[in-house]
Amino acid sequence: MKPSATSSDRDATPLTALPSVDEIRAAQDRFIEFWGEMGTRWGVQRSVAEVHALLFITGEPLSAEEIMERLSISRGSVSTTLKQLDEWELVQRVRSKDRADRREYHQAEQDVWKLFYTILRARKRREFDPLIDELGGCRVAQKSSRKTDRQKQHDQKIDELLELCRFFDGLANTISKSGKGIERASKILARVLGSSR
Amino acid sequence: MKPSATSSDRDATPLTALPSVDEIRAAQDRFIEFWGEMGTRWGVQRSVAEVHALLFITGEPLSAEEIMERLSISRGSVSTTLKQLDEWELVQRVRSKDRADRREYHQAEQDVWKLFYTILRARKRREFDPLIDELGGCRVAQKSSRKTDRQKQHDQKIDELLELCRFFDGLANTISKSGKGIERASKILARVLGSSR
DNA sequence: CAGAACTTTCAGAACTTTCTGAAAGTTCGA
DNA sequence: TCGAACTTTCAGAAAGTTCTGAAAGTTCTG
Repeated sequence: MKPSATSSDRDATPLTALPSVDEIRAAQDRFIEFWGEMGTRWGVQRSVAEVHALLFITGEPLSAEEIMERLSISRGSVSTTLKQLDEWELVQRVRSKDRADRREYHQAEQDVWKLFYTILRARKRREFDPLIDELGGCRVAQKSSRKTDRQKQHDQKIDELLELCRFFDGLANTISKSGKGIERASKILARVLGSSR
Repeated sequence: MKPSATSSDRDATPLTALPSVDEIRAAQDRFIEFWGEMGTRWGVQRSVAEVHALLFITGEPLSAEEIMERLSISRGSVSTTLKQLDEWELVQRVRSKDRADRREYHQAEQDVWKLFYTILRARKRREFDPLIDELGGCRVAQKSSRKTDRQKQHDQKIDELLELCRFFDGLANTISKSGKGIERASKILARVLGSSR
């Protein structure tokens, strides 16, 4: 919390110097650190998750400079990171109304459902879809061709795996098409499953 | 394929030297490499995934020595890797019927549903449950206490995130309790979702 | 209880990923 | 078209991860 003279009062909000500002900052820092840690477990780079956490939790559009200073990371990292978040559509670039200000400001998607769906979709593409695309190539031979018992056993295992993947793929598609309807659907599901045992 | 004089004919199966053996080996190798690659995307070490792939696709119990040679990895790696797979309950240690043979043999779970459930459960524990456990600590203050607007906004976002996590957690529990009923469950889900739009 | 037959551990080597910051690139107003 | 104000790139540094293999540990047999 250096008293650095950065341009940090773009908006007209009367920023009353509340004693609570530090409390919020501390809570934000806890969130940023935690989200960064979770990011590493979700296969996202720590710094990417941290930048996202900062933008999400403040809700405000921030410039690269501000992010750099707040998280103490390099200009280069901030740039790369924002590019990724932008591609993932978790962060949007917005321009200041002030035409003289040429910086880009970055604002995080605030709808938590959209956030989760975006993450889930990205993970499915990366971690699941290749199974369906490539597993077939791990068979010994065409379905119809003559095979020894061992070959049959091998191909059968690959096929079981493929079938399972296709099943989950269908399930995932059903869910992702449902949008928010999933909330209602899950209640029905719970009732149906609960009553049948 | 060095002609190393390892004891590799434990069972009484008449191992006829078919020309197809190489084809199977090649298919196994493709599978092992692919599974290893996918492993890295699923947050599993490449070598762990490779050992699992080998044990899964052969279906036979193999000794550490055999795994070492087949995959060209060190004794140490094989040991660590098997320990992990054992903890995950994806591989079991079995002993040869031959009392004189003191090696441990390692055999992979063959039921693909169990395989996926095990992986899913492990990932949920690692990547999801911490959200529910720790997110609360990222709030500014107790629900009831007096707060400024900014504090309220912050806590509200954390709460939204928490609520969403709890929802998915419930859904995951519902599904995992359903066991193989999931297949039926997913059809119900699809019908319910499909009819509502 | 000795020694053979295995398995586990762990320090350091090899490799991979991520980060930094200076330099190059882009965009815009005058 | 110039130069100020930003953003992006990229080579090399730092950090992090995974692997190796020799040595230590364990368990069993005789």
